[in-house]
Amino acid sequence: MATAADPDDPCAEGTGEPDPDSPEGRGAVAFVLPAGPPDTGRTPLDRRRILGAAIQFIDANGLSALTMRRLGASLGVEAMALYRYVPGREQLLDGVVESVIDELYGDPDVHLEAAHGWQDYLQRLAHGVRRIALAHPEVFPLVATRPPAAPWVRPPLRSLRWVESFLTAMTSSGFSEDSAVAAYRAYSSFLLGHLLLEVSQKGVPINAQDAGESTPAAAEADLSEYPTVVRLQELLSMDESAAEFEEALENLLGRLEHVRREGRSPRDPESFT
Amino acid sequence: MATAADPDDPCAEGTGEPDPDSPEGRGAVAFVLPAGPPDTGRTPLDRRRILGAAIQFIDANGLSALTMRRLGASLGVEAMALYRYVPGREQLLDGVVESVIDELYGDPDVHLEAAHGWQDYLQRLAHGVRRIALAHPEVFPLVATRPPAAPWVRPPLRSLRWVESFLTAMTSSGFSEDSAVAAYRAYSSFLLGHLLLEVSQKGVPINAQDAGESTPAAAEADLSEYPTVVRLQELLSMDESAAEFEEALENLLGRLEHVRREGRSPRDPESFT
DNA sequence: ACCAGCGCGTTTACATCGTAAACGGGGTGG
DNA sequence: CCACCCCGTTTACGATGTAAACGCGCTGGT
Repeated sequence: MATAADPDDPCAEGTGEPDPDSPEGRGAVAFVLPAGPPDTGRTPLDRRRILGAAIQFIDANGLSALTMRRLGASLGVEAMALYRYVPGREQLLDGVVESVIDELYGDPDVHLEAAHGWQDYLQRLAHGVRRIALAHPEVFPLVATRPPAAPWVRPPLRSLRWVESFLTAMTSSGFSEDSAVAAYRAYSSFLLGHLLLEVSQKGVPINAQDAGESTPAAAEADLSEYPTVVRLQELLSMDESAAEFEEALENLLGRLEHVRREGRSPRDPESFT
Repeated sequence: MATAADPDDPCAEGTGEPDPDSPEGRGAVAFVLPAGPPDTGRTPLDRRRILGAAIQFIDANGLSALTMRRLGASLGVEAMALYRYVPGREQLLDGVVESVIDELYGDPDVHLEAAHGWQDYLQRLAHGVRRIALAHPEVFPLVATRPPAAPWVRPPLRSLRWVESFLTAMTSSGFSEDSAVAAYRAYSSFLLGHLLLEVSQKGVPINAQDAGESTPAAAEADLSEYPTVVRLQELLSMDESAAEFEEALENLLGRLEHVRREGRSPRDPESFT
């Protein structure tokens, strides 16, 4: 299964299996109405509509293009109208993050309870989050950037409801409270970390095509300093993220099973205090 | 004030050992001259000085406070003067990221070659990067956010020199080319991911002190929906990031050793005792 | 000694941004 | 019928990124 060397097509999109979490891979969930410019325009504007429009807008035009005026325009309204429902731009972005995370609730493949065991629960949750990250690559970095709702939760996943769900799922599946918290940390660290990285490399021009012919040879010359990078260029430029995600996730689950049985960290001679 | 349930100090800073990578933990490396407001002012302004000032400024005032005018002022110069050395704000931030990553070269504890084995190499590199991340928590998120210099490297660590160093270190330590690339992915994914998360929870008000007394009881009421979170509040609010980092790093190294021996993906139900 | 040129920082100017404040208008309850 | 108020608009202001023109002081050729 692990692709050996793929002589032609250095920019192949993986091993051949379509990514099950990619937006094209599913019918629903990532509904993209193409952001009708002036909107039908009679629905009377409320907070959810604004947040939804903001997400659409960011997905379509990038985070940096989102301004209050433009967002207003995309809703057929002046910028200042938004301020009746949102205190300001910063809080609007907070709301966007919250909304995106809350999309999970609508995902039928993700459960709030560990009905089929905690491994199934974590697996579904991970893929659900990954699906959302891939559907909103420009929004997702905000999740890590923005300060959390409950500051004292470390690390701060923004939705307390999910934290609660996670912790009850784990403690009711044989994890001690210590272990559940440790698992929460390891899991969310892995998940957000991996996805942040995966998402940050989307939207990058895969092939050097079209990127602009400024410094066409300069880049080559610069690369001559790094022979190994050049030699492994083909391997390095493959996108194996789906397989890597799966692999790392399964490894993590194995680690957590160990934590569950031992009660605490799988390495240390002494734990703490 | 807000946290009524406060038995002692639930926001304690860990187990007692000082974090070896924290800025206070070392003498050098994170030299912080306190940003003398108008600067001594005779050095004639060049790109490196601008980038350095930008990093200082962000560390001191936060990323969002960095404007061209203010950065100019911190160098005793008008904003437009900067444009002679930097094409614009965006590229200035790119330069900041590059500079921060390049700080690694000045760290005596981090080596470019795996003279004492690849595990030592990776360990030193990881802690070096962590030190930098903790020294510049406001800068570090930019590393993940900004598009990379060599787009086709996945995931894109910004410095090709470090990618080169990594790959040669690994291939010369018994990793096949495939394995080295896989290791590069797993390692950088873990490292950037973990540090991004760790850094994002710094700068968050640890204790609800001073955060503003809006919604003092509202937060409590909201929390009542999440009994498990409340019950585990103490555990959740501990900062174990140093220990967790160490643990996760060691686990990764173990995984990589497995990769090295097997040649490729570490399929492990229960690998080690 | 001159002066042309140019490297480098300043000044001026403008479009755009977030947002405070006042405004208006249409629906609703007395 | 009128007073109110919900909700979107208008106007206005200071700050931002940056283009363009300006000017000062040093330098090298004659």
